[in-house]
Order: sequence, then C-alpha cells, then structure tokens
Amino acid sequence: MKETKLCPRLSKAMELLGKRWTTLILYQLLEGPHRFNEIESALPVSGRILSERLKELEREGIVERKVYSEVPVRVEYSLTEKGVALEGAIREIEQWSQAWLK
Amino acid sequence: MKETKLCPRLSKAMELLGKRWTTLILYQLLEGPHRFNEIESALPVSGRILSERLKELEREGIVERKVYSEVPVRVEYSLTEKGVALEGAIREIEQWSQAWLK
DNA sequence: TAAGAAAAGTTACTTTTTGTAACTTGCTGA
DNA sequence: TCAGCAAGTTACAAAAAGTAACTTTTCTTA
Repeated sequence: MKETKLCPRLSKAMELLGKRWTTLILYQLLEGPHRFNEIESALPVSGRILSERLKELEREGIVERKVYSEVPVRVEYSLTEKGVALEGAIREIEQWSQAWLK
Repeated sequence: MKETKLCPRLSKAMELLGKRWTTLILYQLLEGPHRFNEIESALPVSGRILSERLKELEREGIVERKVYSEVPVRVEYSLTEKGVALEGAIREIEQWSQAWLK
C-alpha cells in the first residue's frame, strides 16, 4: 500500500479511531469504567471484535484493563490519561452530529 | 444486528466518519477543493474506495461534486457547509495525535 | 451429586469490505 | 492512427467483521 502525503500522526490516529466501533467504545468509557459485557450489550458489536478492539486500545495505552479476582471474575476497562485526552475530539463529533444529522 | 443504546446520532456520525479513509479525505478537503486524482495520490486509498466514499459523502450533503467540461474533464470535490462544520472535530483529532502519538 | 449460571473470552465458519490491477469513455495532439 | 489524460468502473483476491456455539473457573441450587 502507498504512503500517505498527509500528516503521518493523523494517519496513525485514524488507523485507530477509524476502525469500526473504536470511537463508540471510547465514548462509552468516557462515562467511567465498564465491564466487558456492559460494553458488549451497550453497542451492536460482537464479542469477537470488542475483544480485538480492547486489546488494540490497551496496546496503544489508551485503555487500561483491570482484573478483579471475584467470583465470577470481574474485568473492568477504563481510559488512561491518553484516552481521556480524546474527550475533546469525541465531544466535537457528538456536537456535530447533534447539529447536522437527521 | 442489535441496536445501540448510545446516542443514535453519534452512532450515525461514526458510521460515516468511522469508515476507512473518510476522515482523511475530509481532512484533505479542508484545504480546499480537490480533484479525484489529487485525493487518490495524496492518500493510500484505492480509486474504487475513493469513488465509493465520495459518493457517500455527497449523498450525505457533506461534500459537493462539480464537473467542469474541459478537456479532459475536470471534477472537483469540496466541502459543503455541513462538511466545513466538521473542521473542529478533525482539528481536535489532529491535536491529540500531535500530543500523544509516537 | 450433578446440573446450572455467570463472566470474559475464544473458535470455526460465513458474509462484507477493501485492495489490486486492468479496462472504459471521450476527446486531443503528434 | 496511436498514445495520453481524467475520472471512474469491473472482476477477482485478500482482509476484516458478523454469528453462534463453545471454553474455563467457581459458586449455587435442585
């Protein structure tokens, strides 16, 4: 695949945020930590893809995964500082959608 | 596919902006009108998908397509008012990427 | 003493999206 | 008459996403 002539960091950002469900997952996490099943039932995303996305976001340091050894086990996902820093962008998209869609 | 419990307008927005290449195409158009081939060579996007994305964006009233009957024909794509309204969101993503990536 | 149940995934398989590269159409200039 | 350009489109291959059933561990209930 060719290289972009555009800003490589924006490209990288869009490689993450532009993947299906990623931004909606982050939007959900803006409200606080959530468990795997909570996110899965709040969004029309399959467990397979949710698992994949959360791993990517964790790998990028945007999301943090915490395991609580209860029974049954509880796993919570939350935003790191880097993740919280995306709030401005997500809110802008939200506002645009309110102003311009439907 | 299930319904989202999240804001349906944000979901709709992400259905558009979350498609591969869409935001980078819009970013390019923030700099002014561009021809099909200009966008195609600025981004690592295939003509097939570029064509598809531009049609979606046109259908949504975000991008405008103008044909100039020159020889060979010239076609220019530019942002509508609705498209320009996305600038804030795109700039926020750009800033985040500058601040937090690599 | 099984037989669920619940949470967080994973697996195997199907359907959709993307990517690639070649082709089309209309006109021009050599 | 042939080559070339712009803006796509087509046919086919590869990658990503959707679906549903299954796994694992530890209680709870019948």
